[in-house]
Amino acid sequence: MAISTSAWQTPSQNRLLAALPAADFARLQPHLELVSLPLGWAVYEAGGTQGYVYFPIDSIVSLLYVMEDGSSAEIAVSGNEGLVGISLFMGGETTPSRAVVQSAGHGYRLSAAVLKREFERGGDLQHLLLRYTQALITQMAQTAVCNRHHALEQQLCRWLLLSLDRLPANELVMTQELIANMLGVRREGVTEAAGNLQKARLINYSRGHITVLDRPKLEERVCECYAVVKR
Amino acid sequence: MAISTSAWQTPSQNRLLAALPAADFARLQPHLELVSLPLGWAVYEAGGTQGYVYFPIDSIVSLLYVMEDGSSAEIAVSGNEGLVGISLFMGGETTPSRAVVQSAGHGYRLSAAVLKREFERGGDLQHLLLRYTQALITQMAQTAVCNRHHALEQQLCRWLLLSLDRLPANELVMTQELIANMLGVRREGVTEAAGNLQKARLINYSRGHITVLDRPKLEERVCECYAVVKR
DNA sequence: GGCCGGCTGTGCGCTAGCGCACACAGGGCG
DNA sequence: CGCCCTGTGTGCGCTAGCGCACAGCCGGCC
Repeated sequence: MAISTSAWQTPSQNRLLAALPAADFARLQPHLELVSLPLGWAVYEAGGTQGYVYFPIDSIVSLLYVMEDGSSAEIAVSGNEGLVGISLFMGGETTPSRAVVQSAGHGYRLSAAVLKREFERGGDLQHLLLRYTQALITQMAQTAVCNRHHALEQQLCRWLLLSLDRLPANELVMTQELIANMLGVRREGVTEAAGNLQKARLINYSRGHITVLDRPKLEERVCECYAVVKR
Repeated sequence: MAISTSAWQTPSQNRLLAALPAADFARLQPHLELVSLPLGWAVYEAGGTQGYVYFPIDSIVSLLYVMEDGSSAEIAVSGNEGLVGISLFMGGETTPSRAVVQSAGHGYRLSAAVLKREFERGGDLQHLLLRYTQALITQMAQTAVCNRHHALEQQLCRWLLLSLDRLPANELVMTQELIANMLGVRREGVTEAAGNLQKARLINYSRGHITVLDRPKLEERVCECYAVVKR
């Protein structure tokens, strides 16, 4: 999975890494490995142990919660603003959720041991990680309430916008089936909601490729949850 | 709000405090103040700053998320197994959620400054708090998925059991209206679900007082979410 | 003791979303 | 070129939960 570094991908494309003081970053850098994160790859499974944390740079990773009967729901998303694998420094050996690459791209990985060691030093790295965790918690809470109270179409808008924020382009590769999994709803429901958005010329949908045509209008339809998470 | 200490209430009734090594606890103890937590009191409001964290001993505190239109949902619960106010050491100055006393009782409070200072030392206190936070995250995720996929009656069972676990008795004081707020559903929905449980002789409901009659049967009806959170 | 206010039960009609089944379409691959 | 497989559109009937309205009912307070 590890690939050679190249000029156009640097750790500083991850905003969490970029926010580190130079000294902290310098200690980390020798251990950062650029890896490719292919679509659909499970960064980690529920209940499994993790050897690495991942700092996405141009990819998106979904934290999914899968139930016994197979039904699932996304509880949070990470992109280049954060990292995947918080449970490593939070102290639980395992996580109850699953992390799946939602949009292919790259990221830097760091071995669990190094991260733990640095985290234990306290200081800025620790503060940043904790602050990010706090943001993740907010996102989860918002998702929970959104699930409960908002219509599918609004949730779809939120989801599209959140994904878009983490990508350079205004196109994303994602089937309706998968979106349905993320949102924890029926695929047909997504078809219908997406159909409405398409009729209204807000998006264009074609066999797994979504292009956002009119982002401002999309933002009009979204629920408050989006703004809060974005904050 | 501060009241005098008495023989039958000690900090060790909070399991988080009890789990601290003697030395850590000794440093904290002079700053712990026993306070009474009256039903319905908002420990903190969304967006507000907190001067204290609270370690419940015989009370329950709900973390609620309230939306612009007033609709709300409980995202997690704390009892004597944890503390209220994690955002204090997580680094966000404010929290997006609201914390409300769901079952009256007592707790120990600790000033923000002291907690932060101790947290920064690293060590066992920090580890414990982070581990608890991780557990809270799990709880939130489970709640989110449960909201999405499970029937109201199952959620009610889960909620009752989670509350019961945190109380000494098998009775709780809580109107259906409030439960509806917590679960983010209609009050009538709760009336109906509770009515079913009452017909089946699992609980007894009377004007804000719920008595659990048959806990094993209740556990049969609950969804998997309960077991996972309890873990 | 009687009034009043908060809590609970019930009964509508309504809608979003579910589960299922199937029709269609595009595109890759033999 | 045609087949097949994956992704998308659509059309049912069904149910849980919503919103609203109103009827009892207990318990406290004047």
